[in-house]
Amino acid sequence: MDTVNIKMLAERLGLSTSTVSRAFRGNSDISAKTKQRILEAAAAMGYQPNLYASNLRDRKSRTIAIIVPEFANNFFSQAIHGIEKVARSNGYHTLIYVTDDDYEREAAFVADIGNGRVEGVLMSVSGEEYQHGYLGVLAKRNIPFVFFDRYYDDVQATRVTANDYASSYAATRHLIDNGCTRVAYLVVNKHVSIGKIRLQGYLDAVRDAGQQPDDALVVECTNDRQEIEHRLRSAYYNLRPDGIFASVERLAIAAYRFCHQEGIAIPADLKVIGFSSLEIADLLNPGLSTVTQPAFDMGATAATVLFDALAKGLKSTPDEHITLESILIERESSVT
Amino acid sequence: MDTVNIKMLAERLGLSTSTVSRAFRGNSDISAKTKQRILEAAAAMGYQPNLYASNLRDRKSRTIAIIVPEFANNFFSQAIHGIEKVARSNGYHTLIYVTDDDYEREAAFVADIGNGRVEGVLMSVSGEEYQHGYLGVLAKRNIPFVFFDRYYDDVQATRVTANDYASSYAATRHLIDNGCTRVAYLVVNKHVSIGKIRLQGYLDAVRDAGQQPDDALVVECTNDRQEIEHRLRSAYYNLRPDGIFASVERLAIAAYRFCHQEGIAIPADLKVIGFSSLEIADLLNPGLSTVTQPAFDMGATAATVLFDALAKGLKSTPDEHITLESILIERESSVT
DNA sequence: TTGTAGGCGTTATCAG
DNA sequence: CTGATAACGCCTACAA
Repeated sequence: MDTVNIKMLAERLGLSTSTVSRAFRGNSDISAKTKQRILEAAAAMGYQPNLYASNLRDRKSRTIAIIVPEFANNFFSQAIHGIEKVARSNGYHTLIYVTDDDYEREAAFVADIGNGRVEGVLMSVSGEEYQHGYLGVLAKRNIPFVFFDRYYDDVQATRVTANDYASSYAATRHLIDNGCTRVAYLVVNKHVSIGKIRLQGYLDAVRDAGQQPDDALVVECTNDRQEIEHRLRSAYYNLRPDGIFASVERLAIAAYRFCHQEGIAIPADLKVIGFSSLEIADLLNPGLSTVTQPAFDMGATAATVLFDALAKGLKSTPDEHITLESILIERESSVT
Repeated sequence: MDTVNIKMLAERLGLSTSTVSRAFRGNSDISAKTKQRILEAAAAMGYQPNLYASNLRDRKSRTIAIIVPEFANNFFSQAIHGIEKVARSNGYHTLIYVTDDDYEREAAFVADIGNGRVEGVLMSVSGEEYQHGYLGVLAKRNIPFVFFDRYYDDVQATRVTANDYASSYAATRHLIDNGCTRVAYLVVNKHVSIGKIRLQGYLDAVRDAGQQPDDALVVECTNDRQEIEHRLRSAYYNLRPDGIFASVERLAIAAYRFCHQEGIAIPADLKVIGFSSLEIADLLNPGLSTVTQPAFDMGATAATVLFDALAKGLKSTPDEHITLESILIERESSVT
């Protein structure tokens, strides 16, 4: 026996498919008794309305997509959690796509999504240095989307980020206040939005403190662990920084690992602070000072904007920038 | 203008819908020239075959579901990564459901999935102490599923786990070899599969070392942070263990946090080892000794079993248990 | 190689 | 309150 459909159920009950269908919609009128009878029989036979048929009929999927660069990352898992919560409360399902920071995969996912699979998209982008024309399919299909944390400057949509400039300034300032005179800034790519803005905060803080910014102290890293270690080594021994400000968690971790290997004492020899959503930052050796973004809220906020647009039947989200506050948590790694 | 469908495209080209459809299927024959023309026009108009219509027609969704208890957890993110890799290579999409360790949400998700949304399910379960009848809808719908890491004893399906008994035995033995005579075992729920099997490994190792197992040293914790701390405090000061074996990562972290607060020195006062997939276990204070499961491989293996079943058109997965090897990594927290 | 036609399962509309 | 019908968009026999 194959899976039961509405027709079988209707026949079994001596009713029409329309009546059965009505038992499953909230609105249409139907006698309480019949409804009861139908639902019981449905439960007994294991009937559930076929999702794809319903979606086809209604031209909607009640599904959104989330596109993120990484997965095993506290910021994203918390943000996704926030998104999911809002999505569920709106009765929506969630499809997660992980690009592994690969711009081509991102483009492929977006293309794939264009088939009507989802009604909206939340994304944190991976390929700022490339062309973003592929996002056009979303516009063409009237699929609204929202950026969170990482966005494309040249694409219009709501962007939800933390107050990166201010917290970057504050973090740098914090190191300087604790005696640092040569703070290095670690960044994955200083030309992408997130690296750029945080860089600006760092530079301004250095300048405002009356120190001379040194280009060499802006250390560009990659996503490759080996390569990162190499850059760190070279930077540390050539430039002799006394403080490190990591623009993303991974680089703060890399700095820690490097110091552990080399026997560099934190904070005595080198003070460290970094953007991070790590819940166990306090258990590291030593406790890592962090700038912590409101990841969950960022996700939830971005989702809320998306569902607003969906509810209003908008084809895109407003071209505006929403900023939430990060907090700076001082721990042992950065204080004298 | 609304989204283009196959009919509009066909009209525009002066072709029939069947011909257009053929251009998008690999198999059916069609002249290379027409196909080319169709694909170009499709790209220009932004046409893509509607997913829901195709799925309805074909009665398949090329989508699987992953159900996990938690999300912000290294084991699961790595396992999910492994699953996604296999899924993508099979051309499948992935829907992730997070239960937050809530059995009712799990049941709700499963019910929800029964509408034909997915062709198969991979799950790590949350509600072992309850009834599992709700999984019947999957059987009824011929949706095969595979358990990974956490499973239900009373439900038949392939289970993919690590060799938990052996590594639990080894971890306990390791503490004893390092001088512990009173090893406490931390568990969330000692009656569920994962807690039970690991408990057995612990007990056997204690006995085989000629020590007297002490029921009180098996400390049952909950998922609540406050509550965990309370139990740890009571256990530590009343029982004076000299070693802790945490059956899950969260409890190892809780133990660390407790020791930090109380000024208990690890490993001098208390040695610690725990199941964990934490990538920065070496950066903790002190470096945490771990039993690390092959998370990625477990996910990938489970997914492979599922796709095998799908490919063969099976209605369920074989009732067998696949075991992968965990590794024990000694760091500072457990050695003299 | 291309076109015709019917149906996948559901639900909104209209009629009774 | 219930039933018949058509359409959502696509794909595959079958016919030409």
